[in-house]
Amino acid sequence: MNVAAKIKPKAALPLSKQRLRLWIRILRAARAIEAEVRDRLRINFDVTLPQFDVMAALERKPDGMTMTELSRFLMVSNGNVTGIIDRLVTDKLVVRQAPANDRRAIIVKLTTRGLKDFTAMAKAHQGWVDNLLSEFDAAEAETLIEHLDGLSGRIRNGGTRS
Amino acid sequence: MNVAAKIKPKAALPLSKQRLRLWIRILRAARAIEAEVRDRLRINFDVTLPQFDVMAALERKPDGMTMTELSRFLMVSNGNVTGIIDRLVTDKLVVRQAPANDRRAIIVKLTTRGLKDFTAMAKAHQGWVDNLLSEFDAAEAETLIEHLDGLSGRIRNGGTRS
DNA sequence: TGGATATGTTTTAGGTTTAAATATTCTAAG
DNA sequence: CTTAGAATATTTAAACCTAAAACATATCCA
Repeated sequence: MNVAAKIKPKAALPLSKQRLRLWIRILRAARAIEAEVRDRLRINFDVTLPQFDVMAALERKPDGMTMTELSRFLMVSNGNVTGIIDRLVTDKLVVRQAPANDRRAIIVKLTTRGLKDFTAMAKAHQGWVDNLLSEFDAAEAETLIEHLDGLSGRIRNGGTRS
Repeated sequence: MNVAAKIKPKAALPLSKQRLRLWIRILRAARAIEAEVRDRLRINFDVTLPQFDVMAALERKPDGMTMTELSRFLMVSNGNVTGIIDRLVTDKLVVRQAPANDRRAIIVKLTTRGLKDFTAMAKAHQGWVDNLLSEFDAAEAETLIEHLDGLSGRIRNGGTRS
């Protein structure tokens, strides 16, 4: 065993502890950014973050999405989506529509007003994130993205189940 | 304008869009891991993630913490901590104690049973995270940690407020 | 002493999951 | 073709988490 390896305390950290540290950092960063974005959405647009997420999903699909599609895309439970949509419908930002072929399903779409409001929100949102992550340049962002890419998909699907 | 610049689509992405992509990846990774950990805590130990977080904070402070200290450390609202502690007290995992000097404050401590249970949870938890992040080796973890380190602190404090 | 500050709880509104209930569609045996 | 059972889509209910604001005490300090 060589001496240099003993000198560096970081190298001495077990890998499992190092991964735990990494997880703590990811979690804290995500929560901090999320809290900041949530505050600004509430103050500037009187919308919650989950409501914004739903509108962002719908904006990409002019033909609308079913409740289950929304639930899967946003990685939240189906029962959860119901309540969020209820409130967005009350605010007239989205509408529920019955599809022609399947009477079990419900199609949710942005209203004209919903699309208009979301466009303004999305523009501001991108500016906020750009500002909050201003310390990352293009290369760093790309590296980080590559590291994180696919991680979420791997975990809840074929991921290594202990 | 040179032709090569037009050919690479990634290089053509505005930095602000790249940062938005990065944020989406961080958020999705955090949510996926968090959901997985939450499931396993519930199934194996019948504890919620916030309850686990509180116990983890208390385990580091044998003399206990006040409600406000807990609230600040965990970055959640003070009114929130009340409910979590209420349920942990019901389960006899923590106790509320009145400090001698300040009659406003309340000291919260792990019970003997709380410490014993948490020790088992923490061991399993570290194994889960180690497994979920198994694709990261020590060097990658260190690089990622350095990138994320301090980010959360900078955001909610002196961070660039738009 | 009296106003400002600090600590904790309660209330209100919304978000979240799981489990169960309801309704519809699909499938395959008869 | 019919129909029973499985699978799918959504909602509802219960329990918990969350932030913000209002509130009640208690402490500090000028």
